[in-house]
Amino acid sequence: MNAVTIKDVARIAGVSPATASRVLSGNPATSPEARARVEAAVEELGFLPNAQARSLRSTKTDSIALLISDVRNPYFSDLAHAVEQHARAAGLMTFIGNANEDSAQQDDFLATMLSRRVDGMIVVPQGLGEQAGTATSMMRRIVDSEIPMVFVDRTLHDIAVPNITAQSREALNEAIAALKSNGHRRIAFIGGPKHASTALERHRAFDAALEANGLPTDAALHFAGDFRTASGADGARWFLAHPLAPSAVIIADAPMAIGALKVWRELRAKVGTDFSVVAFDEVDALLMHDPPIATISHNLEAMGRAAVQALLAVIRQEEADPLELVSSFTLRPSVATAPPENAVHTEGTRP
Amino acid sequence: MNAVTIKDVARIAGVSPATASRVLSGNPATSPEARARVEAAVEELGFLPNAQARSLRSTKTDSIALLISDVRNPYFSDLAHAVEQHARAAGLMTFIGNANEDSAQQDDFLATMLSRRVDGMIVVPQGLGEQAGTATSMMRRIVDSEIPMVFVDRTLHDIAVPNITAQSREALNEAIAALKSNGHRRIAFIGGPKHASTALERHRAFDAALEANGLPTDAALHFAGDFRTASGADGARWFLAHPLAPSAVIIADAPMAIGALKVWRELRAKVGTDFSVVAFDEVDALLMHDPPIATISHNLEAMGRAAVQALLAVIRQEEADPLELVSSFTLRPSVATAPPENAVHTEGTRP
DNA sequence: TTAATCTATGAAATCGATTCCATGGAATCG
DNA sequence: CGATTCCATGGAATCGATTTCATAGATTAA
Repeated sequence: MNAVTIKDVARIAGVSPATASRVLSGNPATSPEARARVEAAVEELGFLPNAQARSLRSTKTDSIALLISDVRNPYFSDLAHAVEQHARAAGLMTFIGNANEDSAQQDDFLATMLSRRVDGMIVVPQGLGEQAGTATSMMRRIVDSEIPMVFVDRTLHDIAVPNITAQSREALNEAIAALKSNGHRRIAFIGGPKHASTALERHRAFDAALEANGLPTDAALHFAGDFRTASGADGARWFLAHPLAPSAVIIADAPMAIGALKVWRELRAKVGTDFSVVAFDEVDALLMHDPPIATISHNLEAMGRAAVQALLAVIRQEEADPLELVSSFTLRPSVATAPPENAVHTEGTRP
Repeated sequence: MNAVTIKDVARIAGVSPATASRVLSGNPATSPEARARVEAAVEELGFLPNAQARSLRSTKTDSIALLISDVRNPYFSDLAHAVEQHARAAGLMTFIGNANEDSAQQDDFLATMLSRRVDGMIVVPQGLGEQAGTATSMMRRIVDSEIPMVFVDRTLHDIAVPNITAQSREALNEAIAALKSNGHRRIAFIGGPKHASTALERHRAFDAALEANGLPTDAALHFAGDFRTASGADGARWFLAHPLAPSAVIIADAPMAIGALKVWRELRAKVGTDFSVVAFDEVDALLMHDPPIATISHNLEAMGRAAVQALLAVIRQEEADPLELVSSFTLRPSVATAPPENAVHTEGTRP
């Protein structure tokens, strides 16, 4: 192993470990000679401080934890990338953890990070399955432990933690307006799981946007997915078989959209022709699709940056104001004129 | 903070810290009563051991580092996911780091992990920019420090470390055979950067497959990309403008393929009609494309599993045999009959 | 010139666990 | 029954850094 310790450095440099430590941490109470000799010794021995020992004493680890819901979802990997870059710029190492949309795995990761005494946590919280967005006991413990923490993307309503979220009101308004002007009246919504606050927000904003556009809301046009591919596929079949024959659908995240599009392709249902589609999250797969899918997208770079800034503020014991970013709508050919009433994709349900 | 220490637990339980520690680590030399009382105390106080202190003394961290080239590349996020799941099953926490295809960021991450004394490292090595696949000095240090390490996906030729890679010979043979049987003779190759061993392997296998199929190799049909989207776009333009008018192209990874497909779409060059395309890595964006892209894919789940197993073997001081996984070719409609000679995508170069 | 303040330094305490070593009592052996 | 082994346990050392505290010497103030 790397058996070189600060004592070795001190010995070679002819100073005490205390002085060596001061030089290494940039403490001004060091003479130029001492500095030079310690630096030479470090170089000579290839000394690399033991982070464990260092942070055991100093209670600082220069690292933060980032918990996301799913590494393989480009939405979150973009977020992770942004957080990592900004944390890096602030001299912090980021540990990325994966909850797999599962509150048990989340708690596991949080516990390890807590025991490793990270300087702070940025969390996309998984609520408990049943009660919408309710904190787990481990989450409570983190809060009690007073480790700086901020939520990003999602929140839990029963825990007061600074949070950075995105709202989709305006973007959904635009999307619905675009659909309406293309003659769509009955618009379905494939939403996310109850435990995610984003699912609720998107669903509410959807209903609000319908009303704002003078269209009726209808609970029967709402499908409860879980933000994962398979449930998108289910939603796609539900949509095709729907008795009300909606002519358009909005899908609340990219994995579900991809699942849905795959099903529709298999069943030879024609997106853009038979019905129109708008999906959340601007990912390659949706842009490569033919026709390209109109999307409601978030600025994940901004979200990551804001999350890091908020966390740094909490660490510095300052107030971190909650921030709500706006989303933007991009019209693409998956939105087209609604087919004449009562002639909607009837032959498309089975190939 | 979590000010509860093992001494508090010991005091409440009425035992010494030594005994408390034994109970916590499952040491058999403990009486049932002691065990019960310590466990009760732990429960009561909500004690969570300080990982720093623990591993400072025990020189074990129950964690490994995984360094990948690019979090946002689905190829690597799939690999990361697989590694994480298998490490988790073995009781190891995984720290995921992102090199951004950059050896400086790689070294940074490796240094932090070294100073944190992880139990092992799984690395997709970035070589030095110029000299093909040469180790950096930090990489050398890791090797010298004798921290268990394995390479995955890529290797460095001047460092002897167990490695798990994938070879693409058979899959490329099949791909070329499929192209040939569709009448393609001049097949271009958009490859990766010199510093990645996978780039070299794929390029060589490509040439070998041409020969095996009785087709001539030609350096002029090779474009040197860098595995990133932008260079794929460049490659796409290079392909369209190529004086030899190749009728098919194989692209060495998904980000480059996506970059290329976007360009072709913009320029209204018709994939599958004007020319045929095969790409490495089976990612959603390539499957959603119209027409779906034929791919050469690796089993990343198997690769991740093998990497974890190899690392565990090294940690146990056993021999870890290098493993080469095979790739598989999936024919899709992006491969079609070659257009008649000399009529190739001439109007496609500019819209 | 003496007192007061600074500066750079080292010895030793400390962070919170694990582990080595010694020990007293119970169990086993001859 | 005395000697030996085994068990559970506690005291103290330890891991490798940082930080407190005391101090010798230099500098400034009065």
